[in-house]
Amino acid sequence: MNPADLSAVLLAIVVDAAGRRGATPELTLDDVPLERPRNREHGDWASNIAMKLAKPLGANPREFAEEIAAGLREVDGVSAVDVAGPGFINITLDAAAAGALAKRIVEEGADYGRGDLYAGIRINLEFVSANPTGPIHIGGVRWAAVGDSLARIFEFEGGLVTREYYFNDHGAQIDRFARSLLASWLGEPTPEDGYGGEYISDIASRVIAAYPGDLFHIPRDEQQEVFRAVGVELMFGDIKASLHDFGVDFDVYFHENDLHESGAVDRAIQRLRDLGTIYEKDGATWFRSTDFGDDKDRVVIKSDGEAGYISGDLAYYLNKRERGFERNLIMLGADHHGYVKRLMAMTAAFGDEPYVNLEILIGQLVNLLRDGEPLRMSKRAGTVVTLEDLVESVGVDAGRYALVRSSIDSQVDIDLDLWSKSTNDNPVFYVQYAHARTRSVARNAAEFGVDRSGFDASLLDHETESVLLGILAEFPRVVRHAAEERAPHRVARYTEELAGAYHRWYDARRVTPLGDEPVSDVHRTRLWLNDAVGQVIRTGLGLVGVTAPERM
RNA sequence: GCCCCCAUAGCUCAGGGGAUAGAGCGUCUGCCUCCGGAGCAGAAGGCCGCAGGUUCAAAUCCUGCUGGGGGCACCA
Repeated sequence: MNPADLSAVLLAIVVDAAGRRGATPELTLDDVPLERPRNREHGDWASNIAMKLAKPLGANPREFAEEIAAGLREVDGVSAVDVAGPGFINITLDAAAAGALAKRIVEEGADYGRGDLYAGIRINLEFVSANPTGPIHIGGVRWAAVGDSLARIFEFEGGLVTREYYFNDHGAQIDRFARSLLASWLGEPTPEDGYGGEYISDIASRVIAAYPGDLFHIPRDEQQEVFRAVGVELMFGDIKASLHDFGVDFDVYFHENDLHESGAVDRAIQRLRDLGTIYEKDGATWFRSTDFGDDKDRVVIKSDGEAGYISGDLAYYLNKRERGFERNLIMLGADHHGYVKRLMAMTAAFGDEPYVNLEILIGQLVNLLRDGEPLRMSKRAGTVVTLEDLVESVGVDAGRYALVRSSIDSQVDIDLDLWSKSTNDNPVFYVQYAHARTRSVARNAAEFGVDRSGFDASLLDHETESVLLGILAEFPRVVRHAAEERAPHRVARYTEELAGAYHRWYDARRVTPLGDEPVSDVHRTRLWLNDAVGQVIRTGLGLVGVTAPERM
């Protein structure tokens, strides 16, 4: 008896009870959610459906609840049903009915919790997409952790996910990067609007080493072109490598330059022109995005003949749609929230559905603190905290977990000193320790001759066991919800809750016999539960990109 | 002026309209002769920013206000 089964039964009983009152409410499973009561005295599962329906049915909520409760009491596996407060229906399951889950989880293994929310749907997740003008800084790192986790969650829900990185290798910023490299090589000061920092001189010397020709005796603009081409390539390599070390690999690295060179940008603008949303003004070409809810119209071709910034986005979106992605998510920092309206206007102009075919996730910025003081970062000054710095000071697991356990809607403060000296502050260790403990218990059980040859769910009758089983039962819903809400932090928080319940169970119940007590089904059954918890922690941590160690 | 996000324990943050609002860290008190004490049990600590509204029921939804962060180019 899992919550889904119970929901289905409840739905039938409610419809039946309403029918006796002459009503035929149109209800689906989503209308009769079961919740796990905070207070254990309120049973394993609770429903508020009687209170919800009381008014439309003109019924007394408590009486209606009693009627539903009477039906539930007849259900196999339900041991008690109470009506409480204004009309809550509190359901308690037989230990056996609840405990069967432990066996099921172990048998399903890594597939337990898998869903079909996005079965067969092609989803493009674009994230990080930092310019190849320097190392990835902390803002991009948040998206590396969250975006990759979201990809894993979508895949777990059946989605056909492509992780995509958009390289802005076109335009003025790249020119600045090239000029900065050249200046560094020539021993000149960092150009106006250029990039500073040690990595510039580092890249510059690597360009020299990599370039086979004679760099000294060519004109300055050709020198700059060499630094541009080779430098960007080196920067790409560094970025990919550090992301890989962080456990994040992209399926597609898309180069903005390709859109311009292939004529895709011109075609996208022509498409808008055909749709009648283009006009000329002040020597420039404009997209009438205000027709689709934008705050102001956008320039697609500047008066100097160059493509406007949005033009690349137009072409890129069409390209993704042509590649068959029904859902396209772009993850941006809060400093880009102003893009949302114009991109949605674009989506609508192309005849697609905004917020469905295209979705923009805005993540609030990460503040770095040192000694409790905000740290100002500047690429120019070279005071950037990079992905490598993060990994070096706290490691991949702690870094990813810290970035993924908070909602993207809240800006997070990360104190570097705190991170580098006392990583125990990171709850990831609490969860990982719980997992290591399940493995340790399993190893120990094997040594004592406890195996999974027997299983009697009714023996899982301790308070901590019913709590643990309730939490395990919720895992599929947690994952689904995390996917729907694009909120990987819910999975992280869930693993913390599960780890806590496991530690408490561990404290109350033993898997291996004490002293010369013989091995019995009690021990074997508990081993199933122990292994089920280990599995779900492993799966959950996997979804947020964190390892589940055998030992710590 | 307009737009987006936030405001919950000392700190960092969870809380899908429900019952006595939670976790980690920090503080205090207990618990290791047997499966890992990176743990467990307990204590202290909250006008859930303020004011209205909707609802049987609001930390949660709506409006206004205050405070904090970030945006509002023919820059990318």
